[in-house]
Amino acid sequence: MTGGKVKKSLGPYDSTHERILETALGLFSTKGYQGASTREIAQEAGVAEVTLFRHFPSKERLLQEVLSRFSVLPSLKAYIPAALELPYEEALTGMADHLFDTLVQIKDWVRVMQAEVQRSPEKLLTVFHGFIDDLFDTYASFFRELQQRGNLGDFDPEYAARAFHGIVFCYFSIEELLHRKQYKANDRGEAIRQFMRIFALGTVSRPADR
Amino acid sequence: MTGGKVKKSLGPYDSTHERILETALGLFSTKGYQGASTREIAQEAGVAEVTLFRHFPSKERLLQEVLSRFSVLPSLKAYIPAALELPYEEALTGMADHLFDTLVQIKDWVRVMQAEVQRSPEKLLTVFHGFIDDLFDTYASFFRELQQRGNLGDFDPEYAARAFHGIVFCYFSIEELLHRKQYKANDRGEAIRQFMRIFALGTVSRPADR
DNA sequence: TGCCGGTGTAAGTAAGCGCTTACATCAGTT
DNA sequence: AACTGATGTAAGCGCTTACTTACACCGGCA
Repeated sequence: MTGGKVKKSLGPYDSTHERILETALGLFSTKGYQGASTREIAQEAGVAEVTLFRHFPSKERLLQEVLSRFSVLPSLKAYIPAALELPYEEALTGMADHLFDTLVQIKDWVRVMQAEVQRSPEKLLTVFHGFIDDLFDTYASFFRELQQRGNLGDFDPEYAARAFHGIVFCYFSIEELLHRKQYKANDRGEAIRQFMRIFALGTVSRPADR
Repeated sequence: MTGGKVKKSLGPYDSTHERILETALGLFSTKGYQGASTREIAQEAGVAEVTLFRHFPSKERLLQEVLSRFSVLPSLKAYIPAALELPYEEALTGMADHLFDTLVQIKDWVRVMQAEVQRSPEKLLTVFHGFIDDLFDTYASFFRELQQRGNLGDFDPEYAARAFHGIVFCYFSIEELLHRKQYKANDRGEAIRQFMRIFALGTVSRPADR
């Protein structure tokens, strides 16, 4: 009835190690780093607390490993080539939808990462903002390419990328992180369409730009 | 050397009660609710911990009072009439600057409020999102008025208000809450201008709208 | 002077926390 | 059967935390 009872892992996603990481992510997200005790994490992961410390030398190291687990840029970048072949407004809407969906998938991670950047900026500043830079560059490259094709107006692609990201991220943050969708229903598809229509009109090429 | 030593308050902003609140706000913002101990708050406020508990029945009640201390909507609303009399893009830039400056002033409060809405949504959901609704309504009323004057295109003012807010808030969040301005310098005035130029082009009236 | 309101020091309580140690069990492999 | 790796139970340590209690001091006012 004790020890060794857990079946051998069926693969990397079912291992004790992974299970602890997933559980920790959820609890760090819901209760904050300090609000989630190692005791509780272990219990919810279905392991003994001593097992948790066999896998991770400290709670802080557990957090670090939780934070280094996602890599969403490839998926976001991979979407750009397809978007370049769509009508402009449709491309924007598709990119915004894709970004929003991606953010929803890693919602817990976003929450924990933001909390930690604010709690311990010295440790995460470079990593986090390096990631943000890559994200902005990704979207800026999309705008730059369409500008070279003569499809868009005359604006700095980086600012456009930041504005695009800002609209979508803030919408995600309010609806999903700050629980607005529990307060008042909202048509996400319609919202994205409306936002992107305004954004498209603000960035599309018009005669005076040529 | 003990007790009674503190001079009588010079006004509401210098009282022990207020000093504790201000200190708590700063520490809750920097270290989080749980990371800021009542011991530390009392020490930084220059009072004995027992004094803190004489003023506030519990740490939780201290937090609640901290969170109920700001009222920025009047200031934001008061800016709208003046904006209505400016050229459109200039009005947007002014409004964005004003919103950004206001957010910077209450940066600690924003940080603590967001953390708490995520930690205990059931307690703050209605208050917080009621505030967000008012904010969106305020900006939507600006767009609605200009639409009636025939200055703006055909779009739902609420979505425009949300997009406007999203751009500015996300910029503030990344630069100020997530410490990006310590990672990489950024011309705030230029950024706001560029964002608002895109936004203005996306919302201004054009012949096809008439 | 005495009273009152406000505040301080010192000590303490009960609970919680991250982490450790000792001993034990189980499954798989040789 | 023996060994190994992974994990469990139980108990514990030292420290921290929110909060409390007892006693004391001070300034202002009547």
